[in-house]
Amino acid sequence: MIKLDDVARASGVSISTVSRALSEPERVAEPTRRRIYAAVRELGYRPNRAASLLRSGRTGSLGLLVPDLENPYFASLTKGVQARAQEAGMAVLVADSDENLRRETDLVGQLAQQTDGVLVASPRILDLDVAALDGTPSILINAEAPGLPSVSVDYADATMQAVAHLHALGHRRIAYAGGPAGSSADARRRDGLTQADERFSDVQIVDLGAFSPRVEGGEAAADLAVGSGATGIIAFNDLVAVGLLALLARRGIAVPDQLSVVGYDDILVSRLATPTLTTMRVDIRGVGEAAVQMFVDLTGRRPKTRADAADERRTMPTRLVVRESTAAPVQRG
Amino acid sequence: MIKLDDVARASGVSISTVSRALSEPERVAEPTRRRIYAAVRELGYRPNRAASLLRSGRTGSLGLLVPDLENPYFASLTKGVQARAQEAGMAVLVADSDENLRRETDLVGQLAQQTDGVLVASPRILDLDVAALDGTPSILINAEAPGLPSVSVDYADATMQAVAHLHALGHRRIAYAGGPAGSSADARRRDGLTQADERFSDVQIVDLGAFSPRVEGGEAAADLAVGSGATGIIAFNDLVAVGLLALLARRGIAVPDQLSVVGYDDILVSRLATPTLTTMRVDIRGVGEAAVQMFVDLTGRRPKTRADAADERRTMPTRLVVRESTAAPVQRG
DNA sequence: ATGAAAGCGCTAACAA
DNA sequence: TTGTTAGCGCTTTCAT
Repeated sequence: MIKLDDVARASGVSISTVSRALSEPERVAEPTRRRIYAAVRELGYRPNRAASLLRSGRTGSLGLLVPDLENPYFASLTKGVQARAQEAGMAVLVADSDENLRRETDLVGQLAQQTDGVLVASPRILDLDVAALDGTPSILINAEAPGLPSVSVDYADATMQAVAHLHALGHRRIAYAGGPAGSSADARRRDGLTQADERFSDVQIVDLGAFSPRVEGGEAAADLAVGSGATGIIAFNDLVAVGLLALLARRGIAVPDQLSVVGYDDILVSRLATPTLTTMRVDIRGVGEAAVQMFVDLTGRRPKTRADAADERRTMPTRLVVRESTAAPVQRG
Repeated sequence: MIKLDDVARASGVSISTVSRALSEPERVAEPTRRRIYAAVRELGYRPNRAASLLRSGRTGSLGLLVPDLENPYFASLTKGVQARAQEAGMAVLVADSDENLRRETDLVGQLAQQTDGVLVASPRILDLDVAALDGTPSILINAEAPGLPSVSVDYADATMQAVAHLHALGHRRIAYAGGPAGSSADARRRDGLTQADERFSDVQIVDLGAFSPRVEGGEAAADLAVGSGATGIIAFNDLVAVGLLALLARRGIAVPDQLSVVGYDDILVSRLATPTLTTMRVDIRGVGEAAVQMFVDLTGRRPKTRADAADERRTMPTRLVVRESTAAPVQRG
C-alpha cells in the first residue's frame, strides 16, 4: 500500500505538503504541486479513506434509506442519487427498510453513523425519531419535518391536475385508492384532493382507504372501486394503478369505458400495461439528483461547516401524461 | 461522542477489555461482560467505524457493482444483497456503471478500496481488469473468471428448458434475440442454444443478433424476428421479451398465435404484460443473498483469513413458468 | 510556502 | 482474565 509518506519521499517534500497539495492545491506552489501530482500518478497513490475519516471526521459517503428497492420508483431514485453522488465523488450506502418502521429508525441511525449525511426517502418518516439522525445533515425526500431540508414531488398539484383531467372528461364521481396511512406522500395527495373538491364543486371524491403501495394494493382496491359508483379512479401510484387494471380486467370491467384510471410517477410498466396508463409523470431520477445536490450545497464543498441551513425545501413538478386508461365516462343504460 | 474510554471508565475496566467484550465476548468473564454491556447500552456507545477500520483493515461494508439499478433484475439483486448483508451486520455500497465498461473498471477499483469485498454483477466483466480488484475478495455474479468465486444462474439449462418447451409445442424454427455481445450472461444462453441444437435435431436456431438488454432491445428485435420465419422467439430477458410483445402488437402480429415468446427471469412486468409472458423464473433475490453468503463463508466471520478459497462456484436453478405468450404454432394458409 | 508533530478512536500484540 | 502500549494513515494546527 502506497501512503502519503511514499509520495512525500518520491517528490522530496514533507507529507503535510503532499496532503495539502491534494486537498487545497492553491496553497502549494505550482512547481511543487506538479512534482507531487507526478509522484502520485506514478506510484498509484490512493488515499486511505479510513485514516482520512478518522482524522477529519468526514467519510466521503452518503446514506440513502428507501422502503423498497424493488419498487421501480425507489430504484430510479437510487439511480439518480448514485449518479449525482458519483459525480460529486461520494459513495452511496443504500439501506432498504422493507417498509418496516422500526427497521427504518435503526437503519437511519446506522447510516448516520457511517456517512456524512443521509437522504431519507421513507413514507413513515414523520414518526421517525429525528434524534436518530444525531446531528448528521439529512435531507428528507417526499416528506417534511421542522428543521430538516427536503426535496418533494408536488403531489398535491399533481392530484389537482389528475382531478382536473378527469373532470374535463366529464367524470363527477372520483375515487381515490390511497397509500400507506400516515405517510407524507399520501397526505400530500389528500391535500390535493381537498383542494380539488373545493375548486370543482360538482365533483364528489370517494375515499377507498389505505392500500399497500404495490400491485397487490391495486388488486385489493379494485372491487371497492367498482362498488363505489365512481367513474374515475386515482391510484396512489402506478404500481397500484396497474394492479387495479389487472383485477378490473379479470372482472370483465372495461377500462376506460366503464372506469377511468390515473396513476402517478410514470414508471416503466405504465407504458407497457394494457391499456396503457394515464399518469402524472415525475422525473424520479431528477428527485434523487436534486437531493444530492441539496446536500452538497448545504454542507459546502468541505462539509466541516455542517450548515444545517434552515429547512430549505425544494419542490419538483409533475406533468400529466394522457394514455389509454382515461376517457369520457360512457352513459349507463 | 461516546468512546471506548468512556465505557471503560463507566464499567471500571480498561479499554482493551471493553474492546474484547465487544468483538470476542467469550474471552471476557461473564460478570465483567455484563457490566460492560450495561454501560454500553446506558451511554449509547457506538463504535467509530473509521477508527476500527484504520486499525483492523476491515470496513464492515460490502461493495456491489451493477450495470443498471433501474433494471428490475438488478433492483431485485440489490435488494437480496442488501437484506442478507444487513443480517450479517454489513453495510452495502452500491455503484451503478450505467452499462459502461470503463466506468465499471473505475468503480470496481473504488469499491475495492473502501470495502471488505466486492460483488460484481456485470455483463462485461470478462474484460474487467482483475487487477482493479487489487486483492480484495470478490465474487462474480453471472460471470466466471479463473481464480474468482462466482454465483450464477444456470442460464444454459434455462435455455435448454425454453427450447424444450417450444419444441414440445411443435415449434421447429426458433429465434434468439441476444443480449450484450461478449457478456457472460449472453454466452451461457448461447451455450444452451448449442446444446439444444444438438439434442433436438429437427430444430433450427436462428440468431437475431445482439440487443440492448432492455425494452428498446426487444422493440429493435421484433421486425427481425418476424422476418426470420421463426415461430418461436427466445428473448435475452423479460424486458426484451416485453419490448418484443409491445412492438409485435403494434405490427398486428398475434402472440402466441403467430409467434410465441419466451423470456428469462420472471420480473414483475412479466405477469402484467399482455399477453402474460412465459418465462424462465429465477430467484433473483436469492442470487444476491447467495453471493453475500458466499462472501461471508469465504472470508470467515473474522475476515483476516482472507481465504480466496479457490474459485468456488455456485449455480442457481431456473424454472419454466408457462403463461399466455407461448402456444402451438398455428398452421399457415 | 513548507515542515514538525500531535493525535483521531480503536485493535492486537504482549505482559502481568 | 485483564491491562499496557504501540501504532494504523492521515489532517491540521503551529512554527519556521
